[in-house]
Amino acid sequence: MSVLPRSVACQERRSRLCAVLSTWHRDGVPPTTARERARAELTAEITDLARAQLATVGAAGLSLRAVARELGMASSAMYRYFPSRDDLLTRLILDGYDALGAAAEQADDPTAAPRERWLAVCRAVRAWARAHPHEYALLYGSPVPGYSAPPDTVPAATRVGAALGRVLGDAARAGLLPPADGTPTGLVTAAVAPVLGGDHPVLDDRVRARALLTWSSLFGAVSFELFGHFTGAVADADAFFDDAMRDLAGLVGL
Amino acid sequence: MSVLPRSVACQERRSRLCAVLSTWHRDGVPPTTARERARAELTAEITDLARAQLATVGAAGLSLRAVARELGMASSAMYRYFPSRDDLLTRLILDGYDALGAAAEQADDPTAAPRERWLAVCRAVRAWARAHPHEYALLYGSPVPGYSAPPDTVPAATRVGAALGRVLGDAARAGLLPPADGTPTGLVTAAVAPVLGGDHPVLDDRVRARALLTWSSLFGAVSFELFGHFTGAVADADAFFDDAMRDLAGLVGL
DNA sequence: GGCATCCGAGAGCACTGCTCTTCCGACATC
DNA sequence: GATGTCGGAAGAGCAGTGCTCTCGGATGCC
Repeated sequence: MSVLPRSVACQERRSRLCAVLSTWHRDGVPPTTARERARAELTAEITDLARAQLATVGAAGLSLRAVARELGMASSAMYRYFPSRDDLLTRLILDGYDALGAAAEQADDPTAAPRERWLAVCRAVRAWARAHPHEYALLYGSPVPGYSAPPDTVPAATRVGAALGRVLGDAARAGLLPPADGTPTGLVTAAVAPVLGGDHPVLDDRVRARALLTWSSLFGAVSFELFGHFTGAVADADAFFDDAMRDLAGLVGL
Repeated sequence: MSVLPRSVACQERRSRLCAVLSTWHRDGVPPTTARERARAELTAEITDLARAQLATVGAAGLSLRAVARELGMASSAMYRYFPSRDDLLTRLILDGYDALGAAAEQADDPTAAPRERWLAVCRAVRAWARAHPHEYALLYGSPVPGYSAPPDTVPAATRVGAALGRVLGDAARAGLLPPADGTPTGLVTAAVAPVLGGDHPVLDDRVRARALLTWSSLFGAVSFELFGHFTGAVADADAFFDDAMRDLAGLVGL
């Protein structure tokens, strides 16, 4: 029952891809080869379908065979595009960080008051998390396989932190932050300075450490809400979150 | 190759259990029947082995068949004790909450100063998490299957929060907390009052909301450290954590 | 001793990730 | 234009999973 439709689907896919290939080839403007573009298209199709499946069954239930089935191709063919299931997940993680980071950045209005900007970014993170709970869990829940935090996710993962840092830095440069003694504490690395508001005498180690704390606290609060640790304790989730984020803003001096 | 040893192991298990049964029966003090106690013993053996496996391969890799194999029994026999793999995990979750809660409670010295008590509890949580990363991930990471937060885990899950709340309540009763206006905000439910320090005029809705925030922030910080979100940003993890927890203590007025 | 009960084994189903071999068809070369 | 190369897909297959069902035997209770 499953052999025939699969072959048919395969044929269709084949001819369609070939058509695409010829078209592109006839156009004569391939910055990359036609084959590569076809490959990229199928890769995108796979990730899109995988993301859809992720949204319904979660990371643990994401099945390479199921995507292949829904795509009308053999499961073995998937391995031409993703060496393993974990690589597919890594791709989804990267996309997730990017989407979340974009949401946070888009919510930031540089002309608004720092405290409002801070709150807006936090709200955007929470909203995105509630809209994509499984993706959020993939990003900030337990590391999935035998876990292997891929190092290339770091830049994408820091976008939210950078958005918060930008608010902090702008506030510092506007003279809206309380004075700091500036003595180095050695708690944070030098690498965080650029993403955490840049250089400014008011942004000393203490402030940066607190910024890191509030950053993790934001996700702590979102995770607790999403994973059900707040159920029965918080009455008005929206108001509680706003209140909490304002408290955190106060912690860094905003 | 696998049939013979399994049968042998089964025989051994059988006779050993029977011996236990007769012994208990001869003692004549079975509050529960002898069979039930044997059953309880095997159940404990299963959970112990499962916990050991969880510690090595993580929740995602925990395999009922592997536990059965290591125990020398057929995988199908496991289902006499746990209806499903998720039930086994639920059991481990419960045990994990209990262990973590016990660690937090044990670290609390009621005679010490509130700020020190607070810090001690937080440190205990972090230490337990670092010592049992996979169990911690099971508790505070992504809800595992299609997720199904079992409601009977709630009392066990609140033990850490209750420990922090006790510190807060004792400080309030000792007059060590700043005054509060006491106007209800409606952010938190009435159910949290008992576990968050009890009743005291100084413990108003605002303080309780902040207590919930710091509670989630504690786990946010621990999760970020454990799941690698702090790598490259925090230089001295121990000192950073202590500093962060003191900041959080300040947030609730300690 | 007989009976009911429980418990474990084994086979089997449907599913998973992943590998290997085979084969087809588009592309580039002669 | 025929030819060979090579990427890509299929299919079979392996080892493993959770879970169900049936069956036989040992056990505890009357």
